[in-house]
Amino acid sequence: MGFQIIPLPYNDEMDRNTRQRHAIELVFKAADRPLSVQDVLEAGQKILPALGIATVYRAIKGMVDEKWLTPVQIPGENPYYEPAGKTHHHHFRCRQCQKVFELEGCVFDFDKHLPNGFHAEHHDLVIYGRCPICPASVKSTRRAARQH
Amino acid sequence: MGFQIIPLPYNDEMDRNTRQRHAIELVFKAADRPLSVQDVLEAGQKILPALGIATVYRAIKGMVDEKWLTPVQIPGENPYYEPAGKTHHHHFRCRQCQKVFELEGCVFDFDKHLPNGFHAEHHDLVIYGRCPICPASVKSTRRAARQH
DNA sequence: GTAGCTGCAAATTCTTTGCAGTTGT
DNA sequence: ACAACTGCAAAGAATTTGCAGCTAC
Repeated sequence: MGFQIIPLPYNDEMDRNTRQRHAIELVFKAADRPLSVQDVLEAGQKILPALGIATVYRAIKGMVDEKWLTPVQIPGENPYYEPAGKTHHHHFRCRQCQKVFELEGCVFDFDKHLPNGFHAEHHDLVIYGRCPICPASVKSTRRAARQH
Repeated sequence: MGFQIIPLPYNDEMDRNTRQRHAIELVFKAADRPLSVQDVLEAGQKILPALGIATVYRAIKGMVDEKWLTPVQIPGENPYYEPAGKTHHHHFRCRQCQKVFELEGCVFDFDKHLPNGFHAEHHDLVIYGRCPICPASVKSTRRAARQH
């Protein structure tokens, strides 16, 4: 017998366009910031009240495998997710309102700052502080990161 | 590549100097990189075989409260801990050997790069790549997180 | 019709906590 | 002596998985 073609490790889950996955897709499309699993569950249940948490986990995992979503990991917290395909960016976490904002652009060139022998392939950066909405003072809210 | 062991700020806030806390202290002093709870448990059990996981969690938590240890959060992974009191620094995670290294110094001034209205107070940075010990060719295995 | 998806509940993994016994001071 | 500490086991919290029924195609 000959060789067999082994299916690509590429994941094409979400074979079906079910109500629940469509609802979850809508939730992400309507969101203006990264969402937690609970955020997705709650928003999704407004569309489909019977939506279960396991389905949300499975759908999100499938969408991440398909590169439709990207996880946003804030150290010490449960993951958030946001639609993929955006340009390289980082996140800002407001210590007052606890919301996570996206920061466009990346001004860093890490390779040149690493010790000899280290090679940088990727990086994650989270900046913590105070956002324009929660000011202890400041208010000049020019356009900035996608908020909320 | 290596790390230096920076002298720890001495701290006597622990109510008692028990064998198990002393063992855990030794483990951290002997470590040349941030350690996970499991790392500490395993190393500690070489000194005190009966050492329990709950004790490790409690001791680490106490040492963090006392500012004797600092948590090192790598997105998507369980926390590591390292002796506190070092200068501001970041971490490098080798995608091959999975080890976490310390990178001294931080040349970035993030406040300058934030949109108007945002104020940076703190930041976390993790650089991913290949460390000097690991050969360039080896392919990294599937998501090696969840080790222990 | 049927493979894939869903909800539920049970299982996993990591961490915390209650408790009775132990130990440092 | 006695409060703090410890190990164990049970409890929590977040996520995954097994399974019988449902549903998109």
